[in-house]
Formats: sequence, structure tokens, C-alpha cells
Amino acid sequence: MRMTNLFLQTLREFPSDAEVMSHKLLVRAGYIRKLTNGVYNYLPLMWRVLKKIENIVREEMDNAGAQEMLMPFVQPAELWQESGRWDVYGKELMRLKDRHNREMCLGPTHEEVITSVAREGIHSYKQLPVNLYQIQSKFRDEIRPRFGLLRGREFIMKDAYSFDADEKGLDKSYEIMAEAYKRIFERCGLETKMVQSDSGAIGGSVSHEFMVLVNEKAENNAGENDVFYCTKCGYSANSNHAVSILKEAVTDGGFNKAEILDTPNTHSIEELSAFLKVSSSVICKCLIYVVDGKYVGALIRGDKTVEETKLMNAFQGNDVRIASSGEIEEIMANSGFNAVAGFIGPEGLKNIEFVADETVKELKNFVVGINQNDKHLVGANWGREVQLPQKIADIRLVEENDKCTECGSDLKVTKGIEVGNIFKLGTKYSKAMNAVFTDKDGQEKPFIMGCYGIGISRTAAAAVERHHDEYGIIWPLSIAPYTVTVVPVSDQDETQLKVAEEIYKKLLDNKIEVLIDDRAERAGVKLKDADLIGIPYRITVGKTIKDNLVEFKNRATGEVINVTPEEAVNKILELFN
RNA sequence: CGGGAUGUAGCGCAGCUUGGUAGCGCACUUCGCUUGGGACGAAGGGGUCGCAGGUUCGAAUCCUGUCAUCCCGACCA
Repeated sequence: MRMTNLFLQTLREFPSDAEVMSHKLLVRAGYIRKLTNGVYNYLPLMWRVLKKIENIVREEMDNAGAQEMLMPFVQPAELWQESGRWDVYGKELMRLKDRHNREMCLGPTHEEVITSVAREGIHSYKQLPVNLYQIQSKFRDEIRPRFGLLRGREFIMKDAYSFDADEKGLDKSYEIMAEAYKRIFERCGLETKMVQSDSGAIGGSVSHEFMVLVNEKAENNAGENDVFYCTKCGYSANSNHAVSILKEAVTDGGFNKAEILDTPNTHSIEELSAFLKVSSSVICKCLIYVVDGKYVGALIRGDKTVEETKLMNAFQGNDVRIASSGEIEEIMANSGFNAVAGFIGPEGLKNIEFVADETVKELKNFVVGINQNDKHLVGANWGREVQLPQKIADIRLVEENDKCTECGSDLKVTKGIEVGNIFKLGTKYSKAMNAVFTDKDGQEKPFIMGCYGIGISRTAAAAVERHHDEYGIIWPLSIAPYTVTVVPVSDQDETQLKVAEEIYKKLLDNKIEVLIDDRAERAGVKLKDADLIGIPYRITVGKTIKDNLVEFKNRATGEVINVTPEEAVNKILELFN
């Protein structure tokens, strides 16, 4: 491709509305342009990158025995009502009505549609297993789109769905996908970690996420997930799912009798522990959350943090958030109290179900709120002053240096970008939607399903996040929009132009994806642009051409060597041998 | 939805406090000059200052409302 023909506008400066490096660079280097909030145009260079990733995904999915198809982007409400998700998916589901006032939605995912496809098409165990996938734009009306392609509202996703006759089959399908995913990301030049994860609103039991780990000291927080991993045994999990062995801590408050003390202005655990001169680990923290619109209480040791997804799961909810101060006021009023956050306790709150984290079970002679401002109960014990809730669950956020439950070594934490995930769905959708087949024994059974997603556009952004320097993007060869760019330094020098053209044609003849910067620009502009857009190799034809030498530069390593034009061409051809 | 900020040319910004009818850099057009790391000179084109009201002789500037965008929390590929 000639740069004079390429639809490309690079910017001199970073866009002001971008925060993370992949967003800044993709806009500045002319790959994407925002159309509206969370929705981007993929310009020609970007589209080439996306197609490269798609093709790697296709090859590996096909090799894994999956079959590509394409489902509609617009879906009827009826299917979502069948699965029950029409009412629980929330506002991320973009709902609309057609001219007959029939309710529809833009596909955020395709479990419902694929399940309807399977129930129409698969009737016998002899047709199983099946794995169907598609690569398509998805739309989720995200609460807060951000970070460019890392969290758009419209994004490109590969989604696959497996159907098996039994759990064993699902295990196998799942394993095959896990292996395929490892190869896919590896081929995209991305190191990923497969981590255990919560299975969230999509439902099901087991799930793993593929995380691109981003450097903690990176100047941004492009990695939206915290990943905990064991330094020894390889255990790793998203923070929403990670578990650990609790570190030793003081659990006896040492108060020899139960009494109510004045604790003025102790709104936080820190203030309270300083005031009472006790460890925060002998305080029972009480928090009010809203799960699926219902108020619930959570008890956890004062030195620990509630993991909201775990809390939500403890109540089998779909949605969780902490209660606002106004809501707490309402709850207090309903039970005849008027305490504010910081003085809340589990005793006497009407119509609120509590869950206790495992950490509070051990507490003795501890400190707890009693729903009176500026007062706390000290020396409390379970079954005496305070009742331990029936519901006990792990709702604790793991902390760095907690011990691994598998091997006892230290857990570390790092930021990750989730580029893929795999779920064992089980029969959640097949049962709800009555998608059944006849098994060997003549019985009708629901399909055992799995689903497997890869964010194509996010993967591209993650690659930029992981591979760039102060001059621009450094694409991994496998997903670069072009392999090499040929740059004649001076557009006045006939020899340079002629040699550059010859190299360009030779590479084209060999089916190499090559750019030639034939623009009437000064050298600086062309070289800066070449670095910015991140083409892996650059052949620069300059003054040394009088000695029959050109410059061959590796964008990633910065290595530059002088070679003859023929050698330069050969070095590129060798990449593909 | 809560908290914070910002809307002025394609991009990056100034002007607003103290109202007088819009400017700078880059990009774009033409000419000259220049050609190994985002040159220089000259001459141009492009904006009803997010939108709607209001105050005023007069509003980018003051007031009210509204919309949009960005950042921090809940969503997730």
C-alpha cells in the first residue's frame, strides 16, 4: 500500500479525552476515531489488525473442532423472557421496539439465540458434541464506557457455545477451549494467565478468565482486574473469586465484660480502633448493601474488606451495591434507630438478612456497633450479646501476602486485562428454554452447555497496552497491519525513490504486506510516523544507497543494520519461511 | 445513578475574573525554499464559542436550564 493512498491521519498530539496508553496511541496513530460515547470507527489500519486477530481465532477455533456461523445482532425479547434474563440483565441490555411495538434488544451475548438454534437443530445424543461460534459486534450499554477499545459499548467479540450430552463431555469441551485460547493469545504475541473467576450474571459454575497482565508501575490503570496468584503452585484467581488462608491475627478483644462505651466521632474502623486502643481485627464491621434491590447486612472483621461479588453470590443475587447514606437513614428509621454508617450493628435491624464472613466467627470479647451514634458495644460474644447470623460465607477480599489455600505460599497481586473467558454453563439455559435431546437411554435431557468469549477489539488494545514505547505502538508481527514499511528518505533523490520502489515491488510480488512512504514529506515526519504506527520492520533508503546499502530496522528491539536492498528483502522473506 | 471537571476550527489550547462581536500552535490550500528524526518564509480557507432561554444598547464572557464528554465507584469481552 502506498502511503499517499492510505486513509490515515496521524496526530501531532495525544487526544485530550484519552486516559490509557492504548486509547491515546490508537487515536493518535490514526487507527480509531470515536463516533460517540463508547463507539468507535475502526479505520483501515485498525481493521487490518482486527482481521489478523480474527483469523488467528478462526484458525484455532476451527482446529479445535468448532464451527463458525453468524447470529443476528438484533434479538427478540421473547427469547430473553424464556431464559429469565429479560428482567435481570439490567440496563446494559440495549432494548428497543420495532414499528409494531414489539420488544427487541441488541445482542450483548448470544446464549439465548444459540440455545434456540440448538433446540431446533439437535435432537439426538448422536449429534453431540457440537461447538458453534461467531465473530461479531456486540452492544452493551455500559454504565461507564472508558479506556477506548478496552471498554467500549460496541465491541467485537468471538463467542462460542458448546453442547454436550453429559458433564464429562462438557469437561472435555472446556479443556479443548482452554487449550485453544492459550494458543490464540500466544499467537497474538500476548502472554496471558488463565485465572479462576466468578461466573457472574451469565450463570453456571466453573469459569476462568484469560488475563493479560499489565505492569503495576504502568502509568495507568488499564488493567481493570486484580489478579491474585501464588508464587509457588500456580494458583491464580480474579479478586472476585480468590480465596486465601487467613493470616494470624488478634481475635480476642480482651475486654473482661460486655459494656456500652462512648466512642465519639469514630466513623471508621481506623478511628474506632485508635480510640479504643484495640486492633482493628477485634472489631466486627457491619455494612449495609443492596442486593437485587433488597437491603442486606454484611459482617466482617474490621481489618478485612468485603468482596462485593462474593457477597452478591452469598445471596444468589445479580446486582450489588453499597447502601447510600439516605438508604441507611431509612433502614434505621424502620427499626427505630437513627445511627449513621460507622455505628451500625446487626442486632435489632428489622427485615434485613445478614451474612457473616468466616472471619467474624472466631471473634471473642469483640467490638460491634449497636445502631446508636457515638457508641459501641465492647466485650461482645456470639450467642450472648450478639447473635451470629445463620448465613456464613466467604465474602472477604483476599490481600497480597495472604497464604495460598493450595500450598501455603504467598499470594501476590497484579493488574490484568481480561481478554477472554470460558464458562461451564451447565443446564442453566437449556433447562430454562427447554432445549433437550434424546439420550442413549431414550430419555429427554437438557444440553450441557459451555460458553467461551474472546474480546477481539479488546485484545488489540491489550496488545498496544503491552507493546509500546515513547515513540508509539510496537505491534507483534502476527497482528501488525503491515509487516514492513519502506521509507525513501528524500523524495527528491531519484536513486532513493527508484530503489525504494524496487524493494516495494519485490516484497509485493512475494505477497508481503508492505507499505511505502511515498509522501512528499520530510524525513523526520516519515520516520516519526513509522514509529508511531508501529510497523514491525522498516527499510530506510537514504544516502548510503550510493554504497548500495539500506537500513533495516527492527521496531521492537531498535536494532539497525545496514544491508544491501536484496538482503533487506530477503530478511523479510525469511520471517515467513 | 452518586462525587469531581470540561465544552471555543479536524487536533491541542488561550480569551471568560473586569461584557464591546474571536485568537494561537498543529493540520489543510497555493507559492518559494528545504530534505536522515514532526523545517522555514509569504499568502489563504475554515468556528452562529455544545444547545435553549434570560439580563443588557451589546454576551464566548454574567444568570438559569439542558445536553454532551472526561475522570473516580458499581458492569464485563
